[in-house]
Amino acid sequence: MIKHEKAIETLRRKGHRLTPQRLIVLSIIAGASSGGHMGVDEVFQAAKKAYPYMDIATVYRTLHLFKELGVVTEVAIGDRLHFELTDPDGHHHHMVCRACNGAFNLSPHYLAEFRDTLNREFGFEPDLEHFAVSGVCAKCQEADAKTKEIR
Amino acid sequence: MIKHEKAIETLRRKGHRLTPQRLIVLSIIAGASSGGHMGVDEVFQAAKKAYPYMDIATVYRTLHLFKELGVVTEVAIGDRLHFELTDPDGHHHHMVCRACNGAFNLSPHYLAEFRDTLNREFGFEPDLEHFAVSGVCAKCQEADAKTKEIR
DNA sequence: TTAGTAATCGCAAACGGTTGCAATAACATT
DNA sequence: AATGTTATTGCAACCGTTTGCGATTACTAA
Repeated sequence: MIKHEKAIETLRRKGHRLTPQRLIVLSIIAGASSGGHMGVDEVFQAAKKAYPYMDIATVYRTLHLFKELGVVTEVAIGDRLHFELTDPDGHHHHMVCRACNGAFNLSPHYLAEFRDTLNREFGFEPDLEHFAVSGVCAKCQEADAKTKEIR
Repeated sequence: MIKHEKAIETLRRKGHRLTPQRLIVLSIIAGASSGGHMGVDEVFQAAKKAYPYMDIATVYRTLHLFKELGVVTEVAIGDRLHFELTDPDGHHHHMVCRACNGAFNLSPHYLAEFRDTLNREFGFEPDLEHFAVSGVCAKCQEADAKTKEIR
């Protein structure tokens, strides 16, 4: 897959070693389906199939390294960490539903004004690159309303 | 202190028991200095002085109960949990500096528009009641700029 | 191709935080 | 004041995640 190659070159260019563990983790998150993001344990289980000695600590360290290099993006979903390949068409943010744990993409444009205001009013520079807003999505709001009708 | 009494009545009214452990934790966060918020371990250490059998699990359970009752407000500071007495003059949010861990209050007004947009565009209802924005405060941005000059 | 080196690994212990459970104690009733 | 009920506690085990450390291995250069 082409996606890998850029990431692999980034690793090599910054002087990191190309270990089998790293290549396995990379190929797993590159192949993630459904929304693209995976839980750490999901990645770990898949990695163990490819390489039975794989350790959970290695998975964490690898994902953190990838995050530092900008290869993957960390998303907190229901207070567990999830990771996805960084969107090459620019960052997006997430709205995470606390009822169904669904994650929905949010264009940076919706946060730009908020950042500008904090900058202007307080001189505060917010970390909004990998920002996730917790809340309840439209579908779960409906479902919840129905549950209340029944009672 | 007067602050306590309202909280104590809330406890009693909702049918919770007034245990020494709860009263101790309450008095500790009510007496918090410097910004008002305290880390869990800070609370625990102070509580052990007043009552040596105090258990960390009890501190967590007590703080969560207080949070549920609206007596205290939870703030995530540098990915540790902190708590403060709920502001009686209405909620405020926090800007937390990742460099100095300082927390600055932020009026809800700055988030109102953001909430409206998410509602209107996506039907998404964000949890912004106890919202903390991570970032770098004005002072630390200056300090950081100076550090780079020196090198 | 081999040897030297430092990054990376697997393992185990530790972290902050949560949970199950039997023992305790706060409150209501008498 | 004595009793019964049940919320709450302390303890220990557990969760997801991080860290220290000695053993291993990817890379570099000869």
